[in-house]
Amino acid sequence: MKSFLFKLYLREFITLKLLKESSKLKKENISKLMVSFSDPFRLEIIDLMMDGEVCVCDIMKLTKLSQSRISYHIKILREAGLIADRQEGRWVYYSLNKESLFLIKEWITSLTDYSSNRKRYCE
Amino acid sequence: MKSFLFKLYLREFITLKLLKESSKLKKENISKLMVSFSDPFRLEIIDLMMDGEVCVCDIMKLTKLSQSRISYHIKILREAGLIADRQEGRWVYYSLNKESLFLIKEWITSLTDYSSNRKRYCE
DNA sequence: TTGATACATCAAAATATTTTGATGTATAAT
DNA sequence: ATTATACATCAAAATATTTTGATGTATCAA
Repeated sequence: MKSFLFKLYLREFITLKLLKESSKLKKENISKLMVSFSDPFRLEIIDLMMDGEVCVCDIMKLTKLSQSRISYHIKILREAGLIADRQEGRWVYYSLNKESLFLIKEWITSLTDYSSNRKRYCE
Repeated sequence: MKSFLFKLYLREFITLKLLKESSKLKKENISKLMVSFSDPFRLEIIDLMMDGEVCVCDIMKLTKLSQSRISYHIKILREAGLIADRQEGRWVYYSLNKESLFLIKEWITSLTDYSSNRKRYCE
């Protein structure tokens, strides 16, 4: 039987596929990505990943969060498609998925670029 | 006595001032901005604002959300510094604050631009 | 093959967010 | 003055997220 992490890998693959579908972010995906950014501890974890891959044990040392708490947040990030994982022996290395970062950036850009300043007058 | 909306205006002014402080987003502000993006109904409201200003009554017509529910979400958006308001008679017109959108974009860009691909090897 | 490590997952508890319905305040029209 | 409209705010209820502690699974080393 395959590694229990294989299922995770598969799930992530599917998430990413959906994310890229028609090369546009869907509202549900945007929401998920934004949710993953919305917790201060997840932002800390994301910060750590900016220096490259980290494993849960790295995050434990660097943040003093409990292991299961980290796993929980990692799961949110993973299911949003924001991070990738790579297993090596007993360790799982997590890193930022630049492609989804790029998609978010595109979405925010569309907000800034296309939003109108048109004024509205009721009555 | 000043309009009860004056207090709101003042609060928003202060929020924005903090946001721009040292022209860098602080983690707490990022988190607030991201929280404001993390709800599907707020995304809908943001979507409406892309066409220009809207009042709560516009949002009511266009989304079928209740008035107090909209006010609640507006408050989240306002306190994150994501939207600006302008009162005119009985109406309050809300619009996207492009400056904070720009700051978020910068932050995301820093994530994509500066995150390293360095691999980590435990043991 | 046993024990230790790295991590996921689960269920219950703790906590936070969201919704609802009621009430309050300012503005404007009659 | 009175009434209607636009919106904010509040407290309670509903719902969702997060944390904790325990347990499970895979991998590796002795």
